[in-house]
Amino acid sequence: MRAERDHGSGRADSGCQQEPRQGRPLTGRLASTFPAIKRASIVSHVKVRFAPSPTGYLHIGGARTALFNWLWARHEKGTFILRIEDTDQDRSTEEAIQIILDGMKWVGLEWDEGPYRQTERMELYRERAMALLEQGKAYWCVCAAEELEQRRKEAQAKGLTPKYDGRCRARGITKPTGEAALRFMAPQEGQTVVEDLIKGRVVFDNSVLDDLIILRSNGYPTYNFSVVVDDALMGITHVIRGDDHLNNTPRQIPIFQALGYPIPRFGHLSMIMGADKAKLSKRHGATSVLAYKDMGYLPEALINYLVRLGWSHGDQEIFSMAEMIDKFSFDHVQKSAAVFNPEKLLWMNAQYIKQSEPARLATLLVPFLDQVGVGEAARKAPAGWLARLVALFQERARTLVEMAQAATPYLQEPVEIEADAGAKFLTPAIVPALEKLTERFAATADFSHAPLETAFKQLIEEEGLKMGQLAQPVRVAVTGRTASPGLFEVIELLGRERTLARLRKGIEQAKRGNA
RNA sequence: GUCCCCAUCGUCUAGCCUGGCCUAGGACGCCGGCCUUUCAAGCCGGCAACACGGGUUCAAAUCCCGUUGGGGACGCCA
Repeated sequence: MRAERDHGSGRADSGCQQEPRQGRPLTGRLASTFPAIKRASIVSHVKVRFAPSPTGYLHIGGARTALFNWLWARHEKGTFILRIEDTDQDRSTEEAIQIILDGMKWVGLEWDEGPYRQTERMELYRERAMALLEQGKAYWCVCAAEELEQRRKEAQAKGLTPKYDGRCRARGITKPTGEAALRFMAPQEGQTVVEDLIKGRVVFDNSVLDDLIILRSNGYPTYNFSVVVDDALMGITHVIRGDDHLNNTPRQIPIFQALGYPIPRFGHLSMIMGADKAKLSKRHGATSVLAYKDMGYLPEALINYLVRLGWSHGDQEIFSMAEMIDKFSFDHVQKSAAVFNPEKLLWMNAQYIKQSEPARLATLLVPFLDQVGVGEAARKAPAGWLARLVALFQERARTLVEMAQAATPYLQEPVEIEADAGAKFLTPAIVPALEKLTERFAATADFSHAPLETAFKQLIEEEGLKMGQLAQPVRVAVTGRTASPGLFEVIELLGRERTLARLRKGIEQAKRGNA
């Protein structure tokens, strides 16, 4: 059974990081210009990349890979490159590219170079592939795709490792007549060692390596070849990517060597999993970065959540972007896979909503208010009013969606009184008290929090009522609901006219109500 | 099946490299309390973990080996 491939762009091969001293030493002129500096302590300019394939939206896993690359680049004052790996003609789409770029921008991961597209670099791959052919490091393979598939199945059935048997290796085909793919002649003896920045030393026997196809019969390069060429040509110093690529690393290293390119450092991030511990996918819920935008999450909250998924700095949970950049390093990156926990993300978002500037939230909130039908009213509100409204809900809403829902009654005219709430609190018995309160409020010169509260308290004392006995009916009349921010804050925000109108309407309903 | 990776509370993690300060700390969630005009927020408290088995050592969550469990990869996908 084939594993689900929907990590989407999360499968993108990208990133890298490491201790400065692990950087490749300078060579040649530069090095001899600074003979006093120990080679081992010289850091080459860090260059990393995020390399999604445009076959779907920007996945949560992909975003985290991009984030770690970005953090490393910023931490090292290096360069972060965005490269679109679109060599799969059948699955790559323009829309997906745009959606990925939008996702990257929303989340604030600005790239310094690119986006490069592999399909615009075809000549580069073909040239290198042909060079390998000429040097006898690659060979034409005329085995039909279906035939290979067939052999693979047979091997699987017999419990053998499916591997190309190398039958075209010795054929020495120089000018294939029909369809032919170019294969890389992989080393079969010895070992390939990866000194991974996250996993540590990983050793592979070269006997497990396949002669992989580097150029398809349609002329397009395959992933394992184009990454190597691009990483080398773009001067990538650290390849930071998902650990689903760890097995690809020993296949790519010999290609770097055959091409005569320096080998970058590698760092393999563990995967993000769903609650059932399987690779995070659609069935676990939303996995698209932009879906979180639509659900009312703040980008910095998502980023903060993601960075803590696999990275830590002591007990700290909340990090500003600047702090993350400052503290980030690979030696606190977890080796094991992490389960994505929507609950904690929600908490994180709540933290950021609480900390944010009301004015900014107000702007972000408008589209969500549109969705609940009060966007127009919000746009018509006096300048600054919406921000005041937002301020009342900052510690009550965990997402902008929740905030929009909670804020609805304050923008609605007339207010919709929830049936249960009205039936329970707007009863004939409370009418006299409500009427008196309305009169007093009408007579209050300064319609603001403190005087209103004073008037209110005076009244309940005179009437021998408890706070809640009158507060709840008032709350329902004014907000239509039994839960709201502080009553007097809400009333002050609504203002004299609207409050009194709502109170009067509430009284009407209370008179009709049967208790 | 083969190869590779991983293994501390339900979840994210600190501690592990440089054994003793760990009767294992923090966070989310959950439970209880305080505050309180409702709802939140906040504060206080509680429940809850070193996968198992050997070994090394005066001493192991920390080092070694094995077992088990989980994950990933085995494409003319990336």
